[in-house]
Formats: sequence, structure tokens, C-alpha cells
Amino acid sequence: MGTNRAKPKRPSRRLLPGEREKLIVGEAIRFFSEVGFSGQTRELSRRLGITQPLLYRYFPSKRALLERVYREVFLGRWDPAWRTLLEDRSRPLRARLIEFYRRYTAVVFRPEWIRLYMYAGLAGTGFNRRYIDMLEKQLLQRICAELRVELGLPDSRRAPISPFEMELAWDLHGGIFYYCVRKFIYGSRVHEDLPALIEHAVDSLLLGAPRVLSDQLRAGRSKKISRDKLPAPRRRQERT
Amino acid sequence: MGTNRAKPKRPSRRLLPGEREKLIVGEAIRFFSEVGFSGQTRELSRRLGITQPLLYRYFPSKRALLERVYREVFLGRWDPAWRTLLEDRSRPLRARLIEFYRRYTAVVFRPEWIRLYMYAGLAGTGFNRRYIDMLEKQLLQRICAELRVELGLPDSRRAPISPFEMELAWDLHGGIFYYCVRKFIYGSRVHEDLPALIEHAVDSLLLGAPRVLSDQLRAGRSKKISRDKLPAPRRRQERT
DNA sequence: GCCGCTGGTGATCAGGCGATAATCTACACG
DNA sequence: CGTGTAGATTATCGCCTGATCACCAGCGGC
Repeated sequence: MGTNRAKPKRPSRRLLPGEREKLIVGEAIRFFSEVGFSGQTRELSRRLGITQPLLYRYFPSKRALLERVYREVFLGRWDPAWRTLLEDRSRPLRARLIEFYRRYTAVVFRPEWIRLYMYAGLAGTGFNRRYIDMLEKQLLQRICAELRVELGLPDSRRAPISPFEMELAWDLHGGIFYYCVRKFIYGSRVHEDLPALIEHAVDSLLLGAPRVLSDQLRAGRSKKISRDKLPAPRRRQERT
Repeated sequence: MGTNRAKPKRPSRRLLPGEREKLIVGEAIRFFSEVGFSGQTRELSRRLGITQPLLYRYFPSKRALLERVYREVFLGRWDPAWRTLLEDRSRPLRARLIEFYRRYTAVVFRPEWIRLYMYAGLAGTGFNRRYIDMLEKQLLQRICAELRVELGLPDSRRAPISPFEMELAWDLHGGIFYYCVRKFIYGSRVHEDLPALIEHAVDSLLLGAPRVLSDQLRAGRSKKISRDKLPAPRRRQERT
């Protein structure tokens, strides 16, 4: 139980520096994603089957190791091929989005990623801030652009993507992300399988967007019309 | 900057036990929601303008204080009036849901709540597990039941709410929750105002649910039919 | 076989942390 | 104005934790 992940009782001593470093980083990703930043170097070294000072031969400080972990996890998991997949207009947008999110979740929305991402967010490091910027630029803007094409709306290069449209894309992304949060952070028993959830989230976007978007783009600056019977709620009262 | 929240330079010493305890709990909620459980008792006491051992007159240990914080934040923020609001069938469901989430977010989805909730989830304490159970029973099941009524589907007492339906409700809830995560945990500049987002999330549910639900309930056990042109994706391939 | 280079270990330091015990002092009461 | 009670502080203990340094040992070159 305590000393899992140590294949031989005696660890293979005297490894090549590159190999040892790889081992350390790999275990550090698992370790810190489980216990958070406050995890102790001694326990990490114990899991690795090495002594604690050895960590300091490869990384000058705990912070440096953490930054290496972040870099490893958050950068370099974005597959450039996803762009061409999203923009392949020979296929219907629904199919593209579903396939993208199936691939994306397989690579990115894994326990260690989700948990490290949340730890980083809570700690206020810039890492997930940077990731969000990348995500908006690489993914969400692109989804919005393809949505415009699909709905026969003005080209995104002529009329830039509005914050409101971005919020629609965030809705899609957040729905799938939150599912993974429930699963990997809350440890909740999640009922539906992920592929079905992805389909549903994509359908929600494609179904809801046309009405909302055409309203938005047609009406221009006029405030969004509340379109059915409803005791008109007062806006702008978010925080009491 | 460092010594904020201390009105007079000399704190009012010798308070009544009840008052001092309230001050401690209040500041502890703010403090631990900012820095997490690993926040130190010495810094908390510094913020309170008291000495660190005084904390141990009111709480036997740090853990006891943390549990008090949790109890304060996670229990006792659920307003029983919300139930009657949700079940008031003289009003359209859309209006009820929008008003509920406006009230709910004002009370619950605040920075300290969201952050403590996420810290608790990552730490694996049972607190948010219990909260999720309560949420499913008090809120999501109820939303599903009202949705059945709204759509003229079988009564929820005859045919119990399916996991798939719950996932729809989670979608609504998660969309709004994730918005708050982006705002309060990521510190992301969120573009749209919350009332509009709530409206959109509710509309998404009401718009998407009829088709999906009637499919689901009509087809019974047959696998959900993929309903448009799409190179049939293979199911059950979530994790590679 | 010896020797030096370098991966790896044992011992330890300095500061930080939760917690405790002894002491002080503000306030109510006579 | 004295005095006891209890809120609050000072001093400190014991342990943990990141980091350092002197030393050991495996392995290739001569």
C-alpha cells in the first residue's frame, strides 16, 4: 500500500541522468496531482525509491521541479492536427466537434491533468491563465468561426467573434470539463459515458446557438429580447 | 496591505466568547478559502489581530476549526424556500429556473464557497461528496421531475428519474458552476454577465431536453439513435 | 588494478509549524 | 479598592520540511 510503484526492492542505482530525470518528472506528475503542491519531497523520493537529496541533484529547488511538472503537463499536450480536424469543412460541424472532443478528452482531460490544473488555478499561478488564453485562441475562437459558417452568418474575419459568442463556446467546453471535474476531483460516480455526453453537449450548442446567435447579431446592440412569458427579471443584480 | 481587516490598531481585547468565536470563524472562512487547508494558524491569527494560541482556546485543533468552517459554509446555506419556488407550477418552468439560479448563485456561488468546495474536493474530504448527494436529491431530481411535467412525460413517481436525465440537469448546473469557477478560481475575466448566462443555460436545457428525453423514454432500452449524417463514431472508447 | 568522474547516500542544519503550559491582565462583583 | 475568574499573551516544545554538505560507490579509461 505505502510503497507501491517500486518494481524491484532494490532500485536500479546509477542511472543515466536523462533516465533518472524522466523517472522523477513522471512520478512527480502523479504525486503532485494527487496531493497538491504541499506534497513533501521526502514522500516523493520514497515513491521513487531514492533518497530525498537526490532530487536536488536534478532540480535546484522544489519550485523548479513543480514548474517542470507544469511545463510537461500543460504545454506539449496540444496536438496541431486538431486544428485541421476542426477546420475540415468537408465534414459536418457536428461530426468534427464530436471527434475533436473525443480525442481531446482522451489526451487532456485525464485525472492528473484536471487535478493539476485545478491546483494551479487555486494557487493563482499563471499557468492556467496562460492555458486559458491558448484555449480561447486555438479552440474556442475557431469553434465560433466554424459555427458562423455553419449558420450562414457573417464571416468571422469581417465581424470579430463577440464575447457573447465566446460564452457559447465556453458553455460547450465547460460542460465537458465539468463532467471530468465531477469524475476526477469529486470522485463522483458519473452515470453516463463520456462519448454520449460529448454528443449531447455538441448538440446543445448546435441546437441553441442558431436562435441565440441570430438574435444577437440581428439585434446588434439592442438588449437581448426575452422571448417568452416571464416576469421580466432585472438585469445586473448579480451580487447582493 | 498586510494588516487589513483590523479596524483599530489595538484590537478590542477581552471579547465575549461568542463574539470572538464568530470573528475567528468568519476570518477563517475567508482565509482558508484563499490559501487552502495548508494555510497556517499563525497567519490567520495575525489577520485577526490576536495571538496564535488564542485560537486553541476556541478550537482544540486546526482540524476542528476547518471542520467548523466547512459546516458553516456548506450546511446552512440551503434555503428551504427554494423548494417551493421550484415546485410552484403556476409559473412557467423557465421563469422558475431562472429565478432559482439567480437566488442560488447570489448565496452559494460566491468566491469563498467555490474555492472551499474545490479545495475540499481535491483533498478528498467527504464534504463535497455529501453536498453532491444533497444537491442531487434536493435540486437536480426536482428539476428533472418538473421537466417531466413541463414536457407531458410520465410522472416521476411512476417512472423514476434515469441517470441520463440527471446528466441533463447536471449540464445545466455545471454550466453555471463552471462559469463561477472561471471567475473565482481562474480569476478569468468573464465576458457575459451572470443573469444572461443563467437565462442561456436554462434555455439550453429546455430547448435540448424535449428531443433527447422523448427519444430516450420512447426508445426505452434501444441505444440512442444518432440522428443525422455522421460517420458513426464507435462508442465506448473513452480512454485509450 | 588504480583512479578519477559522477550518480547516489547519510547526516544535519535552519526555519516553520501545530500545539501546550505558565503567566498576565481586563473586567465584574463585593 | 481588593479579589477572583476567565480572556489573552509570552515563551517554548517537538516535529516536520526544504535544503546543504561531506562522503561513498559504481564504472570507464589507462
